[in-house]
Amino acid sequence: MTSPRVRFAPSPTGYLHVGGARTALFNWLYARHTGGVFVLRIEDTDKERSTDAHTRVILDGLGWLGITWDEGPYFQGAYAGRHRADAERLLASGKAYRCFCTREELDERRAKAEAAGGGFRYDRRCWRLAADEVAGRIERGMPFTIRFFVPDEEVAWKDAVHGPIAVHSQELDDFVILRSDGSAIYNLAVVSDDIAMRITHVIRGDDHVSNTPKQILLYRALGHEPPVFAHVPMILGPDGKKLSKRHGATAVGDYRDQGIFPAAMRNFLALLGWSPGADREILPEDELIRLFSLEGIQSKPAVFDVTKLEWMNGQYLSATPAGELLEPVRRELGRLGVAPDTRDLGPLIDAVKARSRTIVQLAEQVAVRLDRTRVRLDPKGEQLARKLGPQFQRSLELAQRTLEGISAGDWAAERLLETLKAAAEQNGLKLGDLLQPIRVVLTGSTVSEPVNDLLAVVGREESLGRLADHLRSAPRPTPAS
RNA sequence: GGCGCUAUCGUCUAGGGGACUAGGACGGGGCCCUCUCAAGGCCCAAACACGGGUUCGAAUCCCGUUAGCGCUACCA
Repeated sequence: MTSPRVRFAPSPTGYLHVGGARTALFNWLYARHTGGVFVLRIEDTDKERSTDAHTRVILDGLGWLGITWDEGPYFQGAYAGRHRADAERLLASGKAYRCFCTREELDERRAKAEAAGGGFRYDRRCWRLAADEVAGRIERGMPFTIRFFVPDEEVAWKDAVHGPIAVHSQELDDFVILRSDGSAIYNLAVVSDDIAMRITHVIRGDDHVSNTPKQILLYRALGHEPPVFAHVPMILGPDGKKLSKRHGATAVGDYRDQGIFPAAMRNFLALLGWSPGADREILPEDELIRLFSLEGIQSKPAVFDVTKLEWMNGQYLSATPAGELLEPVRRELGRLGVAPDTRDLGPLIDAVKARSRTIVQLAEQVAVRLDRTRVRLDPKGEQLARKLGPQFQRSLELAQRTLEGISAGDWAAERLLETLKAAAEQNGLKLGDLLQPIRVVLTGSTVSEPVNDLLAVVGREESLGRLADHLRSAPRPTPAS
């Protein structure tokens, strides 16, 4: 048995949608699992809407996700000649015919049919035209499309995800395969290309199941056996409707910008509509490839749950050593306008990693620790200061005195905690009442790593500086008289 | 309207006639840990759309109903 050949065939009329990305991923996983070939084909036959910029974005998105193609990218526009030749071959063998009906006439008849409550079906009037009439019209230069003559039969296939599907060709009308300008319509172009590229498995979105009977008929008319079809379910928004722009971020680029790891995105997308059949969630690339199968694909649509994506990203983040995070964090810091000094970012990243779900969140926390101008007192912080009242300032003064007594050489997490604990005890303070104000002044927030780690990571000079700044600007508590 | 697809916790899913008191994960709630918040550990709430069959036995098979989605272009 020859190895499978699959393809991903996006049209460059928009960004790389998460739905498209998942379709690409399934194709890629199938190719890698079976040792087959993954072909990338850009379907740019809709010249009105296709742009090079979109093609770029799609290629970049796939690259970012680590989806590599073995052949291509092929551009469908380059095969217009073959498409037309196929259409003419069908015409010559009587399996297709010229249609002289204008778009306006068709629109009118369609509108009328719909107004009457029924669906419109082309009535084959041009098929019934006498040969000399056809010749005459061609002679006069009348524009025409080429329509496929749909034979009267049951069209059935065994879908790799849905099982047997059958449709009677009565439901199809004689669809156009070649426009009056000589360019191919989608269904012809796809079949022509998939035949030429020897595609064995067509893995694509569910929205194509109704095209499948037409395409099967075309395969046969062109003298080829249809490939295996696998229609993967749609991706829905939280409201159960097809995922679209109004649901927020739908382009894979959006998630890259939000600091999602490609590995996490890939893992998440793989599990959206596919299951390895076991209770596994975190699956690295090689496991995904090893476990992937068409049978594991779900037949019902799936809702895209951003929260779970973020959780998964957090899992990947936690598992990534700080060393590997250096580059992305530097990049984010640059974007935030924080000069990542020559300091080793490693300990900072480690201190903050568990509280972040994305690189962007992580970098923001690093930035606050690096640059005191980024410290913003949040509402919880204010609340705490109010609640503690004068004690807030007194705690800070105590902290300042205590910390000043620790030399730069002794400034390490363990020593800091011991000293602070002792100071709290001596002054009859709960540890939290001493530590929490420090946290708030250093970060502006009531949330951070343990305060001793925070102090260690921010450094002696900077920590003391922030405390001093605060005490200087804050009204001194009136001494009890 | 017609045709097609689909139907298990709020969400992603396991399940393919008895192993189901329906399992896991996200999210939610609680406890532990703890200077806060996370992370981590433990626990709890939460589903087989409905109605008929078939069968000794149905989440699993069949048929209807309902609902959702898709397609119904000289778009892809």
